[in-house]
Order: sequence, then structure tokens, then C-alpha cells
Amino acid sequence: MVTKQFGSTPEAADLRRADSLAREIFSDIANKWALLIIEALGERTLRFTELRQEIDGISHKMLTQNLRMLERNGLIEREVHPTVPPRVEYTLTEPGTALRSVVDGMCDWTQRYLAHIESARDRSAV
Amino acid sequence: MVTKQFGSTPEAADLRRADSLAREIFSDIANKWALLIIEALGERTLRFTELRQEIDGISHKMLTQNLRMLERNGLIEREVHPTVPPRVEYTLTEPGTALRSVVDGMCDWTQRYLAHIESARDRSAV
DNA sequence: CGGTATCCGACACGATACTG
DNA sequence: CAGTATCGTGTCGGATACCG
Repeated sequence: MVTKQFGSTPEAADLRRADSLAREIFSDIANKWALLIIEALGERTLRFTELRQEIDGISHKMLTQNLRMLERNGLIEREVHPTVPPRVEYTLTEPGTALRSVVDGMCDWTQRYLAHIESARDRSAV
Repeated sequence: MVTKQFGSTPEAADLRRADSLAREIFSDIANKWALLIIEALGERTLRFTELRQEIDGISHKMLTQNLRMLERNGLIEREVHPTVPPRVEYTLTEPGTALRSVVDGMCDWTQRYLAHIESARDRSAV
């Protein structure tokens, strides 16, 4: 990741394409809302409204937007039950589940270093 | 993480405070630039300019801003050598190093599912 | 070299309203 | 219930200029 230098040979073009795609995906998922959605869906399949309640502070719009993005990248699956009222369920796919364990790591990290970070803040607040 | 319900007892206040702090930290680090900086510093100590070259596409401003934030949270250490010209080096602290392994996981994940994601995009682009 | 300050456009995001 | 569309604004983030 991060940065690589490519030549101008034909084979290098493929590497460059893959690299820019990697960046794009990284930017997509390295965002607060996307990660929180992944984390929430880790437990179980959830409906739109359930997700909204689960993820504190997310707006209707942001939830929709991020769900579309995650679906487009194949991280979640959207299942529509043609009932009245409609019932839409979101589930992690295999890639999504794999990412979830990484996100879990981030959450664990946050909990673990909470006190540590708080004291660092206090020190820098002098 | 995600969401919890607290009561109104005095002890609950502490939990609420810790929770809001956790959210704040999560929001801080769940951002593209911060994670890329952590990743870049994983290899070794780097100077400001080196970081800028290492992290492709980051602007002077964003780099400074995120470095300050990471320092404030105690994830990196800033060492100033009082020479001319100035020489400033950034190093991961222990919490920073711990987070780095999580970020590594994200990078690995990206590489691993690159093709998978690309095909998912193609399918949804119909 | 590393950092701060300022200006300014782009867009992230919330609020609101409307559909099937 | 789930989703789209629109609008207004606050923030993000790049470009530029200047300081120690």
C-alpha cells in the first residue's frame, strides 16, 4: 500500500490500475460510518431501521449512502422481502465478514487504550 | 461499541463518559489519512517530508493536521532536533504500534479481496 | 525544513419533504 | 418501512503565502 513507483512498461499499467483500485477501496472503507455498519452487522442480519437504532448518531441519509457503497463493493448483501410494509435485510458477505474481524480489532484496540489515550490528552492539554 | 443504553445512576455517568470518549477516538482514527500515516510509520521513524512522499496524495495541511491529532492522542511521538535546517522525526508509540497491526490487517484485507471487489463492482454496474 | 495562517471551492451531512 | 430527492450550511481539504 501507501506508495509505489511503477515503470512505463505495459505490465506496469496493470499494477498501477490495481494500486489505484486498492486506494479507492481503502478510502471507501476507512471511514467511520462504513466501519460502524460492518461492526453492527457482525452480530447478525439487521433491517434498515434496526441498523439506524444500532448505530448511534447516523442519519437516514448517511446510512443509505454507506449501505449502497458497501453493497456495490460486495461487502454486504441486500435482501428485499416484497411484503407490505417492505422488509429489507442486510447481511455481511464473506469479504464483509473477513473485514469485520479487522474492525473488531480496532474496537478492541480503542477499549484497551482508552485510559492511555485519555491521559495522553490530559498531558498535551497543558 | 456502537450503542449502549445507560441508566441515570451516578455510576452510569462514568460509563457514558467512557463511551463518548471511545466514539471520539474511533472517529479520529477511522479516517483515511490517519490510518495511512500509522501504516507508513510502521516501518520506521520518518521525517515530515519523508512522510509526505511516502503517503501519496496527502497535502501539507492534512499531514500536519493528522500528525497533531495522532500526537495529541499519544499514538505518535514528535522529536524535534534543534538544528538548521530543522529536523523533526515521528515515531509510533506503543499504542500506535498496537494499532498498526490492526491497520496492517486492513491493508492485507484490501489486497486479498481486490479481485473479489472488482468483480462485485462490475456486477452492480449492469 | 517544518509549520502556521488564510482564502475559497467542493462536498459531507443533516433536515425536510415526498414516493411505493 | 425503506428509499429517493432537494436544499442549505458547515466542515473538509487543497492552494498559496509567509515565518522560524
